[in-house]
Amino acid sequence: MSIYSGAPHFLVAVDNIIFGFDGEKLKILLVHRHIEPEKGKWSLMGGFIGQNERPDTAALRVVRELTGISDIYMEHFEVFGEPQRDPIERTISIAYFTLIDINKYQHQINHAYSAAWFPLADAPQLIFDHDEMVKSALQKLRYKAALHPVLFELLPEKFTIPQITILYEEVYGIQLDKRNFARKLLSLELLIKLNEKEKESSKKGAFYYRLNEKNYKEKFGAMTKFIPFPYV
Amino acid sequence: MSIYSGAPHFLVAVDNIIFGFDGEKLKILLVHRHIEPEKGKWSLMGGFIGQNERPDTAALRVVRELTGISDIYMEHFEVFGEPQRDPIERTISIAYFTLIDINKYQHQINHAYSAAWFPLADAPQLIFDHDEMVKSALQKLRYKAALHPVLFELLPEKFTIPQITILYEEVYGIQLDKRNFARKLLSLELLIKLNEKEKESSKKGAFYYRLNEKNYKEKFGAMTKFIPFPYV
DNA sequence: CCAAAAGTGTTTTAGATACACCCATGA
DNA sequence: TCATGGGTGTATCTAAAACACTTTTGG
Repeated sequence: MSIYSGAPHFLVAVDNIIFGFDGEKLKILLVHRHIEPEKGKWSLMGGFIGQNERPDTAALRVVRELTGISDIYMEHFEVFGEPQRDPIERTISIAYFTLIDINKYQHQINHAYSAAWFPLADAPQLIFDHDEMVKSALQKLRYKAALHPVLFELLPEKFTIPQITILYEEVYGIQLDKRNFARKLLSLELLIKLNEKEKESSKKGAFYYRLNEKNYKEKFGAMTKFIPFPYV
Repeated sequence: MSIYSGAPHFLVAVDNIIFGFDGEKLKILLVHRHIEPEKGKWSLMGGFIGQNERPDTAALRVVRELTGISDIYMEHFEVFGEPQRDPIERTISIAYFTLIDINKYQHQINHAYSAAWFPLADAPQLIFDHDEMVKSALQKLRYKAALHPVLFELLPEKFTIPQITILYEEVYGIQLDKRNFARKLLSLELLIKLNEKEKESSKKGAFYYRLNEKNYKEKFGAMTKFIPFPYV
């Protein structure tokens, strides 16, 4: 018997706010909850921490089980621990914001869950305090992305400057000067220009770029101002 | 019986990394652990979350019980959940960095615990993963304080510009140009100059200032560059 | 009267912002 | 040939950084 036995024990969950970008809109990935209470309603991707599992490993596992994706950027941002947040039994939830390349998501890997992408601005009401989680996650993502190049995690291998610009505009809900923003992006030496153009969204076509992995890793920890402070 | 009954339950703790500043050195407040294991060794101020208690409330309670202080700035920064981190029983710890005015600390409020301030650079080895927690807390504090005026939480009601400068130099382990830094501080309109001088540390004496509470609250959320990015 | 720390002033430089214009191409 | 979005060039403005000097006063 533990010498800590006087102290209470709790269920501990992880919840992922999973962001994706389809080239036009910032989206979140939601699932139909398969257990009571609130069965069938939309929910974040979450699950309980296993007996011998670290919280961050649990968060990765949950996303892998439900989407099949294992190459994921995630970051813990807040603990939700209001005693009454889950009406059935008190659960302390460790929340992560999670960024995935939307193209890597293979629908219905696990058929027990039906998942769907929703534009952030147009998502259904979620169970428990999940709406609050999403709100807070977006705020933390904005904070992070104003100073670190995280948003590239949302893009496919090849992407264009106009695509990145739209992504930043979506995340912050602002209009950027495309000329200055392009100059900024290129000056960071994060991008490698490819000899190939994306021709769907314009007649002239926009050059594809890919990440310079080495510089990306080096500059990730450093603080680089991507978005002017007042907007954050 | 809960319908979540298949999932494991855990002890959940809060741990506070409590920072203070005595005018010269950045310090942390540690306690002698009063329970086994590692009884008598130095530890962070922590405790288990109560049955019906929020994590942040628990963190406040722990500090209040051990120091008598209830006017505290604290912020959650990380969850430590390695399964083996506590050798007796698995405990998931929610960690907070906590800033208090060192002058408000009344020694030995609670006689069951003996607490002491240690210069951060000269602290004893701590139990479990607490050294790692301190390291991570300092990093997060640096990040936060580079953009928000949190460090004023460490200062007494009245303080001088040279004191603030030393504080920032301590937190970041850097040398600042006192002329430029003073100008920066004053330009933010966070400070109200008092008609009184601190005469101990110099012949000329330095004017005392106090916080402009209104502007402080307003500018707290905004992002203001206090420390140049490369140092963070 | 001088050492030591407080405080004010000025120049330089880098980067953000604003804005004008040319380019490539499909319809 | 022209409308459309891609891309480059340049002038301006703001704030950070570098550096010099004056002020005050106890010993």
